[in-house]
This record gives sequence, structure tokens and C-alpha cells, in this order.
Amino acid sequence: MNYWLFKSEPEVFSIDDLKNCKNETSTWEGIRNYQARNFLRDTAKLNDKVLFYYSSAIPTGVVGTAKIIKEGYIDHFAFDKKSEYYDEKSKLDKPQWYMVDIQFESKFQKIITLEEIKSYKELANMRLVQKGNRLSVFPITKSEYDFILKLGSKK
DNA sequence: GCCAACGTTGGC
DNA sequence: GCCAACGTTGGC
Repeated sequence: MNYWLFKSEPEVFSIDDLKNCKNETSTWEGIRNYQARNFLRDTAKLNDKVLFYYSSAIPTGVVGTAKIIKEGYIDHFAFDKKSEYYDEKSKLDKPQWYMVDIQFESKFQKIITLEEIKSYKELANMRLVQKGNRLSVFPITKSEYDFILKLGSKK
């Protein structure tokens, strides 16, 4: 079992949007970074746990959890000229980009802000708090996941 | 809106 | 293969 942090801008796709999807399930398309692509394609497995993080938000932070319900498969949005995720470099016979499907699990009682995350030494090794981190999909440890889940479960 | 950090592109 | 220029991310 792997543990992940997925970033999303709430203006684009919020955790409520995920919850409101059919079966509380959505594709996670539009990842256009090779390192993140490799994680989705090669490492993300069925039932892996996901922290749902808001970037470019006020405040930024983790707002809930989800799980992987479909392992990496071709991001067909890259072939769709009408999609904002269209990428002419991704060809049908040589796809560049991959995605997974996730299902809503829980919404936290309160957002666990980046500021709060930075205050715990238990979370100091997360890629999230390291300088220059821009990856929108990256692995975390079970203990980091559990720690944040616990924070988010408190009123 | 600014800007630091990082990734990608393309000329050589 | 180097690296300058450019584009993007994301916190503030």
C-alpha cells in the first residue's frame, strides 16, 4: 500500500466536486510532468491512500482523503483538442501521459493548513514542505498520512 | 500580481 | 550535451 499527496486548485476541482461526482469517483487527468506521470503510471496501486491538498487557495492545505480505484492508464484528454489538457506531443500510438481514478473517502473537520503542517517535526521530511517543491503528485509515508488524518479528524 | 524555483525547449 | 531563454507552479 502506498500513500500519496495530490494537489488540486479548489477553483478547478475541489473535494466537494469529487464527492458530488457519480459514485464519488473521478478521473485524475491533466498531469503534465514526467516525474508525476511516472508515479501515476508505475507506482500508484489499487486502494492506495491519497491526501487531497488545495494549492493556490486561501489557505492552502489538506482538506480530506481519497483512494485510488483505478491504476494508471492512458490520459485520453491529451488527445482531445477541445480539452485544456490537450497535448499535441502525445500520440495515440505513443501516449505521453497517464492518469488514475480516485474515489472520495473523507472530508476533514477542518483544513490542515500548510502553515500547520510546517509546524510539526513529524512532517518535516514531506516533499510538500521542502524548498522548491512543485510536484502535484508525490508519495508520502504511512506515518505522515496517519498523522495528518488524525489532525484532520479532530474538531 | 509578484517572483523564486524548477522544468522544458531549442539553438549551437 | 550544454545552457540561455522561456513557461509554469504555487506560496505569499
